[in-house]
Amino acid sequence: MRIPPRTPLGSVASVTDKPDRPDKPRRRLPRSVREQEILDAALQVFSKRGYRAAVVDEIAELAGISKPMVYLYLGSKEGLFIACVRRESARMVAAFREAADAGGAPEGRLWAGLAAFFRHVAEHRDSWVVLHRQAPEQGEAIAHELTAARRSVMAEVTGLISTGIADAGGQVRLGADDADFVAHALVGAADSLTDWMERHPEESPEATTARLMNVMWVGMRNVLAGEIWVPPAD
Amino acid sequence: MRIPPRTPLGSVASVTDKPDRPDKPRRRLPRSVREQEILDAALQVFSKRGYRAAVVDEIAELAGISKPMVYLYLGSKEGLFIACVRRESARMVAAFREAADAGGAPEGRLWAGLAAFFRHVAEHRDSWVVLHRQAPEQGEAIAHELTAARRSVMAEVTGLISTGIADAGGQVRLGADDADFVAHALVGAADSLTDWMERHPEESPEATTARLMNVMWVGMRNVLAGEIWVPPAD
Amino acid sequence: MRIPPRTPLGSVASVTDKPDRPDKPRRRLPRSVREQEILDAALQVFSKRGYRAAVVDEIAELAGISKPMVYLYLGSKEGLFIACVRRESARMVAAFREAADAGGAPEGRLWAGLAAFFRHVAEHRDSWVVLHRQAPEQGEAIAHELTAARRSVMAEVTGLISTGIADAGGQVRLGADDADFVAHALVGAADSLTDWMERHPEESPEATTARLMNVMWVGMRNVLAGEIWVPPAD
Amino acid sequence: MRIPPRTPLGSVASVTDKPDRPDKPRRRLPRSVREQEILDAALQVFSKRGYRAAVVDEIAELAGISKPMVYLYLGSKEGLFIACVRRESARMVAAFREAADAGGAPEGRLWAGLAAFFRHVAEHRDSWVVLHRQAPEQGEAIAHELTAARRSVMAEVTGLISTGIADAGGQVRLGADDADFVAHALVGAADSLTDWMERHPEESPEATTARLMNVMWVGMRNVLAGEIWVPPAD
DNA sequence: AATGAATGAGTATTCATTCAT
DNA sequence: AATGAATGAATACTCATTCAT
Repeated sequence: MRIPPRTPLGSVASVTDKPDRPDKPRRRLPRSVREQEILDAALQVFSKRGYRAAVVDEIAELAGISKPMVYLYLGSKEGLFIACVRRESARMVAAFREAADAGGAPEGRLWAGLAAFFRHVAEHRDSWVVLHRQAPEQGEAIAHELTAARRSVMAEVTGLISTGIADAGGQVRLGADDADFVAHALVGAADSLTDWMERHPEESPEATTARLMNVMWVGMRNVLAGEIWVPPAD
Repeated sequence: MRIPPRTPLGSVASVTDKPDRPDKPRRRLPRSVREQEILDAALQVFSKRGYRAAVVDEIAELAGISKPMVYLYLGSKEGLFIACVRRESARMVAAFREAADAGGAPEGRLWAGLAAFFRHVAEHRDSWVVLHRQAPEQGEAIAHELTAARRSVMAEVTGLISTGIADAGGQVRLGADDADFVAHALVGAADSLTDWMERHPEESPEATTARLMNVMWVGMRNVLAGEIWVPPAD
Repeated sequence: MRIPPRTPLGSVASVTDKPDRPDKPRRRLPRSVREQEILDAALQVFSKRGYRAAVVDEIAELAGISKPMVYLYLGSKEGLFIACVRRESARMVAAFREAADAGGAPEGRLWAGLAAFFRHVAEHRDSWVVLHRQAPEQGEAIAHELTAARRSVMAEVTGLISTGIADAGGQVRLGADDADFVAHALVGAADSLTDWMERHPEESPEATTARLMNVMWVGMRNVLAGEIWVPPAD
Repeated sequence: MRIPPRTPLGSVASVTDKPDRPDKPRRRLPRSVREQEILDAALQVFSKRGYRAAVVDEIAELAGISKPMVYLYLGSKEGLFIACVRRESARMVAAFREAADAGGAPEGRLWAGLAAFFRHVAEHRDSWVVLHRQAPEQGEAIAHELTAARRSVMAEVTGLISTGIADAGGQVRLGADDADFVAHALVGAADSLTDWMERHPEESPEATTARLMNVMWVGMRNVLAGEIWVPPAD
């Protein structure tokens, strides 16, 4: 009579005490809405863990539904990821292009596009992480999709650079290849600077853009103007 | 253009060192050698698949040993990855610093360092991929190690930028914060350009470096000289 | 004389409940039921092999399900073992206490409790073996759980001994410490006698209890009455 | 130059830093001595972890030798365990018998034997744990060996009880079966009391023995004298 | 007599995916 | 439309045991 029984006398209750059937009634939502909710959840999880480490259970739970629903709607983990990538890629390009199109002159377009990029990433970090921070080779289809997504961002930038270069004129002739090079440099710099921004929340996306323009665009302009840097004679 | 695994001495394996030894009698190596071979194999696999998707069996097989040896020597998959990261990080920093130290004037140091970087990445793509293309949050220890490795590369670059800026003088004063910003931009650009280089094998690391210097360093120099870019009035 | 697994209701499975259902279509049971079946299987395997040597596959197979179900419901081998220990401990204490409470006078309570113990062990040998025949130090959590389980049995016995002693009165005063000592002796004796019983199936649990009472309780009574044994002068 | 290099410039040392060959020179010992040292180590480890959870590496390390030596001398983990059991069993029986033989009259022999038992267990807890606290069924040979060891202890006790009973005479006739029963009770009680002793270090082995004699032997004596306890009429 | 190097055969645990309702 | 129940197929990690020196 010293130690109280762990379970009522004589009964032997389930040790884990999970009910057979939880009483939380599920919402009925139209397919299109559900699908977006699932993608929202997936985005978070894929962004946090990466494709491989992401677990479908977690996505389903975060979306507030059961796992079979995820499979019913998106087919497979891979399908889920690809859908995610497509949506986020489209969003990103849309944001970029929209801003650029409102930017006026070529230089203004580049500025507006980059600013939009930094704004978008600041607001949708997950999006950027899912698109650009995945480990390589997670399967044919995924690699293909990621390549496409990244290429589409790169294409936007390359386009702006090209027109910017053409507009700036200058003595030096730069070709498509150079634009591609600069676009790579610019996108890479921007990618890396998203990390910098995280540690400098006081810096607005516009301020960051201005800094970057000063470093890279001023260089471009002067190179076009003939100020070519050559390595020191060894 | 796969790079053969490096020997423990850090040099690229000589061409005479063909892996055509008969299948089994390669056993019985001293610990220090085996260990490096395992790290060589791990580097390849982690680089190809990413941490999560990498399978220890594959690493063991590639190293030509059985799985238990991997665990005996490196403790765990995580330990293996961390050891990999440490070794590659040290190699990368060493290559970078060694080159910079031989570079003479500040501007020359920056040039030499960057050139060394591109050379190193061209020769050791796996190394760079393992250090900079992992999905986020694969566990506390790994995240910590990767952060440290990346920081150490960034620190090298920041150092060169700082002295470069100080040396260039000019009307505009730039602080430590600016050097950090530029370092981020530079490292990001360089990262992205490793992809560009893969598609432009005709371009030597030095040529790539020159291009990058023209885009970014010329910009820096002119900004220091007072040519500040400001966003167009909205 | 293997005992068939018990149903979740705690009673011994009725004889009509033959396991001759066809092999596979037994699936789709509610969680609470499956859980108990898993514990039934685990009890058998842990009892037969001990914690370490028990293999989860075997438990799953015996329970007629796949391994992931075991992990889904009980979390881990350790969790499985602990759940087992808790259930069996509760059952054992319940059996003991129920019987004692029906035993009338203190001496009768002790008798009834011990008889219930031997009855319970005879019917549920696995239960006793899992609780009392595990190798030491199989991990913090397990050691803790086993200690708790064993303590709870010991506490029951100590309680009965104490009231029995108090009731018997006598010239010699015995304290709580003495009750504890006797309880240890009694439980140990009973434990050991479960082996004896296995080799003497003709002896009913009640007969065994009577024998034990004669050896131990008669001694107690006479000690209380002043018949103290002292070691021979050396 | 901000972050000190993790390894000397340019070198890429082993990450685990375990030397290929430790410089601790091993002692040369004659086989018989080595064997005992190994058994000492094995005893500790088996006692601490149980047969299954014990790891041969740990035993070898504790014995200060390499694993192959263990196998060279004892053949296998099972052989090691069995050798352990045999040695400890023999020691225990020897201690018991020696003491009993010096005990004089039958009652004195029982007393002396039990006292020796408690003394032995107090001093050699590992021994007792290895012999009596192993999980069941760790393989045919082991089960057989443990049974033999336990039987040999039991036999000693049964012998003393028998002569004690015969000596005490009395009205009631007790047979070999009764002695066996009492021996089981006594050994079980003693086993359990080894735990009690651990928590009562102030109690000497002799004092513990006296307590036990009072509980059990006084009972025996009175039963022999005709004071038979019968269960209360239900 | 003694050991560092090496492995075959497990074993716990996880996870994407499907089924029955 | 939605879910609880269920699993095949990995995958990290361990350990008793042996080989070559």
